[in-house]
Amino acid sequence: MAGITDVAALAGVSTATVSRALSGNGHVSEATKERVRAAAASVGYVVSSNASSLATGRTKNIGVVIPYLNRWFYGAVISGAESALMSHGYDLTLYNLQGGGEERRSVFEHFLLRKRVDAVIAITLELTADEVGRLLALGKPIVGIGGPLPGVRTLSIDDVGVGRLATEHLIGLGHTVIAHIGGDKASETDFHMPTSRRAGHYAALTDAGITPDPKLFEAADFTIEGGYHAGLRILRSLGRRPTAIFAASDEMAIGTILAARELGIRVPEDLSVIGVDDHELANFFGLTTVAQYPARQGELAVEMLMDELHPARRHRNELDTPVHVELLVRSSTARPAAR
Amino acid sequence: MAGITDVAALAGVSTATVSRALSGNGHVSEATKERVRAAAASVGYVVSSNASSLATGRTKNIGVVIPYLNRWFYGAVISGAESALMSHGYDLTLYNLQGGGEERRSVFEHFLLRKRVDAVIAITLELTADEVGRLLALGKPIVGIGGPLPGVRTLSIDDVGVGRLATEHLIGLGHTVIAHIGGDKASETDFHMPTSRRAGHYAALTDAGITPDPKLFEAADFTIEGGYHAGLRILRSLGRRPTAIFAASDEMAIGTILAARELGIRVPEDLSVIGVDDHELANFFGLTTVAQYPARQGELAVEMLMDELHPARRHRNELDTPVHVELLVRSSTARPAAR
DNA sequence: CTGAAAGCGCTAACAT
DNA sequence: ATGTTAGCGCTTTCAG
Repeated sequence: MAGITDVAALAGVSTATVSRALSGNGHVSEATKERVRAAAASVGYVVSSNASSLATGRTKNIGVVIPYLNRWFYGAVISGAESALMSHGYDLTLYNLQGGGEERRSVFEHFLLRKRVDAVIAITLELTADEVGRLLALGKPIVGIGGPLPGVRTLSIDDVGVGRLATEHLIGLGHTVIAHIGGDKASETDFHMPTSRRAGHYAALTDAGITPDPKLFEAADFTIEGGYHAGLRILRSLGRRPTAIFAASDEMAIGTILAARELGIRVPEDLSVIGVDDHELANFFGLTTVAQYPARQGELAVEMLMDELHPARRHRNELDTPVHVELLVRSSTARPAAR
Repeated sequence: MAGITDVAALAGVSTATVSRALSGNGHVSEATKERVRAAAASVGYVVSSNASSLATGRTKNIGVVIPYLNRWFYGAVISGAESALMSHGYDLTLYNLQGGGEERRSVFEHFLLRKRVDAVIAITLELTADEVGRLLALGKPIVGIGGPLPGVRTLSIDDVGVGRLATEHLIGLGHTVIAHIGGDKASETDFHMPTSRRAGHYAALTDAGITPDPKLFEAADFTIEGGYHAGLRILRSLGRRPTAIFAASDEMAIGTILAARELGIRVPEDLSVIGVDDHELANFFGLTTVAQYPARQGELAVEMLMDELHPARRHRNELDTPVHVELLVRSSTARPAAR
């Protein structure tokens, strides 16, 4: 339990010098700096983050708030954020809102306000003006992923663009009867992401002179199972069968591929399927997809926070930063079979 | 930024009384307690965890150290731990060792020692004696999941028993030619878990008078893709084809099912498949499995920690606590077809 | 470039 | 039951 005084005594300097030598703030001669380092190492000294935080008002810790933990997307974002934070010497404390209303209140009213974090990353969470206000009033920067959030710097992909991109790929291959599997109102928590992707899909169809057919839309959960059932409904329906399906997530797309296999429909010969995410399973299923890079999003969020926390670094101006997505063509999409 | 002195002034009492009233330590009359609460609420006072930690030596924060984040198991454990911790008023800070050696050292030498956590939960991490020693020397309890760890209270499933249970289920159905897909030496990080499951498998076979056949074992990654390729190798091999396969994880088992489907082998008519985990996809694939309950393991780990942190609670005595597993029979296993 | 000393905001004896 | 007060371990003016 060596403290700063032990190190000071050992190095024959004052605690103030130890503090400066180790933190790099203020000027210390190279010689004493070296002596201090050696002394610290020899007694295994590590600063107490509490004492340091109390004195400086900074915690070197940031809070990450998420709605679930068990979806691929969140794990990837957190993973990216975590390693970026660690490289800046920050810790990450996790607040999972899985529990619902009560838990959410408790997180915002107590946990985040205990002065334990310097800033907050909110992942696909529609914060209320009150929640944002409290944090900002305490001087804690926020960055949102999956925004936009009023008055908050956010990072988000262009979901309308994603819907367009996927659909245009299909149209470009020559498909004209294209179904869409997306989210329903229940899954609207995430900033209307499902609605936006659907809007992009319809826009692309319309631009290509194809009239969107409401019968070619199925709502589903954002899971393999959801995609499977929706896929079954679409592929079994008695109306005209689509030659291509745009699923709003890779998991749904994989479910759709499984449904097609079960019905003896070949992918991509009889049916093209495209998803969104570049999920860890996408490559295995040969799924063509619009990749978003969640780990990269986590890293970016951290960089934005560092900009706000260290005014020396220059700020970005835009409030909502668009995130790069990319069409990844694999083997689940192809030209429709000749009639 | 209301502090404890503001609340004290407002309530007309000393800061000591405010501290006692709000923390519940020491006796405060119900009347003043109420006045303090009101005063605190009116100015939006929340204790500074740093100041509090510095004074008490306790942080109300625990560190969770994991090797990866993007596997189903880890997400589930963390999720369970997180909500249990929150209900005890604790925060969770996450240390992901994904980066490898250097990152691991940095976590143990700096992050965990900054006096920011009261205790550590290590998930499927084989801590070195040195790592354990440092933590314990600082008075920080550790509990391991997926143990056992020398000198550390751990929680783990009986992997040999799991292998036995799965295999006995298959034998009980009448199978005699049973293949196994497990991990190879490379995946041995996790406490020889793959080896133990394989040992249980062989033990069950031997007990039933079946001679284990090394040709019926395939090593693979613990993923759907790994299981798929291993399944393909087994099912395509020219030797005698097994009527059942025990995969060491559900993801592998699912991969195996997909391989069987591709070869036109029906599950369970032509081939029974059993896994381990009760993964979120297990139900969708109708997979029979040996369920382990990771979220519950996370909660249990927290309870064990609370026992150590609050000596008032009574301790368990065992160092390695076995965790409950359960055979869940679904539709991927059945009696072998009559010959 | 280095030292002395005053806090940071709270808790826990010790009194009363 | 409540108040007084001495720290907890570090950082940061302010001097020198």
